[in-house]
Amino acid sequence: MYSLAEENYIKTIFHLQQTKSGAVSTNAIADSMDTKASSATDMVQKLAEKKVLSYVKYKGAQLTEKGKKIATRIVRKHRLWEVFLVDKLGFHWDEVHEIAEQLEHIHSTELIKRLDTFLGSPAFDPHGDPTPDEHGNFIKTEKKLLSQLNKSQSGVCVGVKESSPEYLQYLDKKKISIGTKINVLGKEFFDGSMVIEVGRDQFFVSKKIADNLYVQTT
Amino acid sequence: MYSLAEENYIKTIFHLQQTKSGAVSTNAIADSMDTKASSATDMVQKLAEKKVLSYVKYKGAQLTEKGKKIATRIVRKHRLWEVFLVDKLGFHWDEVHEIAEQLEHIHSTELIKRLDTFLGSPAFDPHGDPTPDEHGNFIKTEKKLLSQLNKSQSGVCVGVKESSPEYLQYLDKKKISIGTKINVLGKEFFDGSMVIEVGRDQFFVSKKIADNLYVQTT
DNA sequence: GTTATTTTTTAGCCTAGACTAAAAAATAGT
DNA sequence: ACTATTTTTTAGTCTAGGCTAAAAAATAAC
Repeated sequence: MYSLAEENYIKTIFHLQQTKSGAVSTNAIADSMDTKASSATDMVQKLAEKKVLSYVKYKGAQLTEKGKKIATRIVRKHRLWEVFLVDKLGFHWDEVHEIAEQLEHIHSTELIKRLDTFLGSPAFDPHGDPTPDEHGNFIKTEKKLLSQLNKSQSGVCVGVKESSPEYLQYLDKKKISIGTKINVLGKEFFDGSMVIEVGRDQFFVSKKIADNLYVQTT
Repeated sequence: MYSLAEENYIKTIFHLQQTKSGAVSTNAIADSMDTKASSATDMVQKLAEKKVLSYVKYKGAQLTEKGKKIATRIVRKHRLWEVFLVDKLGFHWDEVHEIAEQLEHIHSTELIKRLDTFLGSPAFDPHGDPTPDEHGNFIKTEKKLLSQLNKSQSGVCVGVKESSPEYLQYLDKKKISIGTKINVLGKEFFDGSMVIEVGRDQFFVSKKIADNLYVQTT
């Protein structure tokens, strides 16, 4: 069993090595966890002894298979709880992260198995991130920003990048939510603005709006 | 905000002062928490400084109103989560305590408000213990053992005392669960056995069985 | 009412996990 | 290639929350 602190380090390292490939530095870990580099070094050395990650001094850390398994289990729990909070308790997608951050550390495999069934084994969390299955396998998704699509391409909304209340309200008004299909009818290269189709409606979106919406392409 | 350790002490003291009136000794706390008396003394002194309880050296601790409020909030969370685990996830009542022990420490008033609504504001947990409302008020219940009832009295099943799988299976077979009304048709004083009525069925129960079933009388 | 026993507290130590400041390695600038 | 700068680690300190062993108070036994 791993402590709360250990689990949080493992999870953070996992997320960091998703974005940048190669070993992650103790500084990067410390930054993203709001602690000091010296603390990160201590913990990384401890986790290396437990074979959760490999660590080369001054080079950085990399999760082992064992470490990745632990990490994906935590991520799975986090995302399932987020689905629960949104689908069952009616929270808004931008309110659930902090609570899920606590719930992800509840230990019980039986609980998470049943929760998954109860929620209908959701493939995505409310932010459009895929939920790992019980073996830690992710559905590989081609997640892009809406602004990266070109004319006559289409995608399914899977999440937002920056989620200010104003932005989410805008999306609500335009009836865009997780699962909504969006067709790009036109794109203006001068300012990156677009004309898109959502359901039966067609309307204009600025680059700023298109830059903050994630879509999944097929 | 209180730490995990602090919350557990507060909860334990609360439960101890439910059973025995007066101040609870550091030894009693230590016993029921599986720690040493010296640790309990330390924590009790710390909590006294925080005005969560009053403490007189060599006499014991007693929760203040502030402390009781904290305690009932934790108990409320514990019992609501137990209802969730049983009603929504299909756990058996004897499997949920340990998981609820973890879930009770999740911090979010909004979460617990929504969970309560989602569960239909249950008045009792799966063991028949009343759930405090958001102000910490308990429904006062006259909880007795079935064996304490006399002929022609009746009660509603609210929980079990010792919950072995065999016993729970027996209750399942006899269609007795939380909320089931039980009428005592006859009682044999020689061995404490009874004839009871459950729904349309009438049958015999031994004292051993009647000794392990809690009923609420009105 | 003094002594023996039990209960409770104090004093001192330990570990996890954070921190600061200083040292050491790696990288950049010329 | 040799400094200067940045990054990373080490060394030492701190706090929370445990522990053990010894001291002190309360209770029980005569």
